[in-house]
Amino acid sequence: MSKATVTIRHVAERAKVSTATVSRVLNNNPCVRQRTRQTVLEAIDSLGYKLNVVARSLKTSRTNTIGVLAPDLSGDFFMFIAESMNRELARRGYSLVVGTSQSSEEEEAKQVRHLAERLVDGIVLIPVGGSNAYLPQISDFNIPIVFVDRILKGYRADKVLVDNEEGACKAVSALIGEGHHRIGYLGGNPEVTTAEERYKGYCRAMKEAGLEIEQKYVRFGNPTLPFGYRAMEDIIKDPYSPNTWFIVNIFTHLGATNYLISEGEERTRQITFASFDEMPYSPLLRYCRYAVQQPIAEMGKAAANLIIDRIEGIGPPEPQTLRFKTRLIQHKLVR
Amino acid sequence: MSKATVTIRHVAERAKVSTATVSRVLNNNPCVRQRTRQTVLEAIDSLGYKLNVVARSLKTSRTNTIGVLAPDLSGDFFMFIAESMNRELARRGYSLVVGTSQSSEEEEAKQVRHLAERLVDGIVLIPVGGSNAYLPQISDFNIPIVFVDRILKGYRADKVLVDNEEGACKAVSALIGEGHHRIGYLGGNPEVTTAEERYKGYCRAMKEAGLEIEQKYVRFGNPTLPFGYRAMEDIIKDPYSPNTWFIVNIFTHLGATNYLISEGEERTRQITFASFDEMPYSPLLRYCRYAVQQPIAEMGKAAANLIIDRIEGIGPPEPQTLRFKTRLIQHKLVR
DNA sequence: CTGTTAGCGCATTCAT
DNA sequence: ATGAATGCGCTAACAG
Repeated sequence: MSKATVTIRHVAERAKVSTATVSRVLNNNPCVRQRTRQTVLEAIDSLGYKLNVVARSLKTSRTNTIGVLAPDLSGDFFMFIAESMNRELARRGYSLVVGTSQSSEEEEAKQVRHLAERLVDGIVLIPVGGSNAYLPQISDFNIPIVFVDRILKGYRADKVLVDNEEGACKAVSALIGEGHHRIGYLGGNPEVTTAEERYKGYCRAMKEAGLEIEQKYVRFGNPTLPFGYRAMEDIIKDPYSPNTWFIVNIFTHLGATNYLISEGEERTRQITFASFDEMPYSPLLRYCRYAVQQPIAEMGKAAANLIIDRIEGIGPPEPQTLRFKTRLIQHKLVR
Repeated sequence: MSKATVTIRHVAERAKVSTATVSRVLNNNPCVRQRTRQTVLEAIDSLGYKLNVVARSLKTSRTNTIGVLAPDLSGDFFMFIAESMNRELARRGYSLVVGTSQSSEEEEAKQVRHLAERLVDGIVLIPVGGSNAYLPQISDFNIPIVFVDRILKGYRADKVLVDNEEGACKAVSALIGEGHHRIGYLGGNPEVTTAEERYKGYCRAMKEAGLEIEQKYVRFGNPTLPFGYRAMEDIIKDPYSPNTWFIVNIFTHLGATNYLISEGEERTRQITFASFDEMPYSPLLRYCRYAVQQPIAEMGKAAANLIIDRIEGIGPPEPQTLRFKTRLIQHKLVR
């Protein structure tokens, strides 16, 4: 029943050639006569031979596996990234192993080490924060890394980013163009590069329009659903707070909206948001006038290709930074 | 700079023991004198030795990796499963490699083969459909499989499921209890076991209440967002259609809701849904009176433990079926 | 073009 | 309790 593993050696015997030749056929090495190749191929499938990737890896010290490490997998953004990466990786013959840092830098460092020890050929990293305390460690592994969405400052590596500043700026400008003048900022801690850039964009739009930024209504935090919820709770309690807000990402946005929905107060009718991220459920976000859409699928695909090219030594030796443009989406406000 | 890989051999030399002893220490083999173990351990970290998992795998033919294969990663449900699985796997020393079948049975078969050839120790499978045409193939691999959410009929394996019938039944009953009498069904093709069971639950609730099921308003399809959208478009065009619907899952629900929102018609005020799945954005689903919440995190964790136990030969030899209870969530309808 | 040979790094008999 | 020797299945020189 259980087939005793058939190896390259059996194939060789069956085809009356050496194991080296079989190996060549397996690797599409052109230095094999057509006829020989044919014989080997026949032996292979008459025997039902399957290549043992582990043995190959031991020789080549390459696993054709790449690791992706994200703060968590359950966020829509990261999972779309993983999905599109996986598509492209599969197309190029790689597998994807996943890890999560649970938004902890310590865990992140541990996971990077763990992945590297699993001998993944490369790591796509969405770092938790801007701190680079453990950078020396990861350089040690001597393994290619590609950053997506956020970066670790001071680490030379390929990067896949979006134009956060411009995206935020356009969204805020659009609000201003519709007559909103007091616009608050609900965002992530600016140590994270992404949040920092979006904040800059917000500031730029305000400045260009000659509007004042009320520091009291610039709120930083860990941009999660609970943060958005509680922040909005606070804001609504303050009768002088602005009715219009720019929100740094979808989680915070979701939290803020959830709060407003659970409170039936009159004032919620006045609220207007612009926010980063567009998701399948974005039409349901009642206060969302503008959404900054990121080309997530392309980003994942790009990350996959960057890391593979780096591994296979294709492409420029210099680290590349790909900055994708965002798209501003206007929503009808149905209340 | 680049450390020339330090192997078990170097450690052995440094500790003045044989490689066998080092190996024993690495594997916590008790047959090592305490003093010797100490020496080896010191050698290990003075040299910065790292175990090469690939070499180990080649010997043991185990990779400590398990594969998960889902229709796609971009759905919240599957991603939550993967997330919680990954947590538990990591805790028990395993890694997770992901694959997607893109909702195609053919691709699914291919991926199972691919994963098996990568020598994953086990596969957690969320199959696309009920067809089991390629079952003989996968039995060949002689590798443990655990089904999650849905099953392939006729394949003996561990299963992690929820009580779909009861969940659906309770939700529909709750609607009935609030005075809804004409309730349609918007669901997935009943070849998928999950959909089939939910449909049964719907039928049971209707029957128990003595209500008639209008076949015209039982709609099957591929339960995706576009399906929900178009189905609702159709339904709304029919003035005799019911205002109350049970929906098979979150994607369909999202599609249906998106349609209703984009149409500002008067009638949408009358619409009420009950649906499977509760997500972070569920409060935004305007027509959702009841949601059937699945214990996703526990399911992922259970799947992880089942597959590992199977791999490590722990637990009962008989395939197990874990049926988790659902929870009915009531939402306020804020319109 | 093809065969011979020698490991990759580790776990594991079988001795001792 | 420890060591010597063997081989997991494959690839990569090097010869021929």
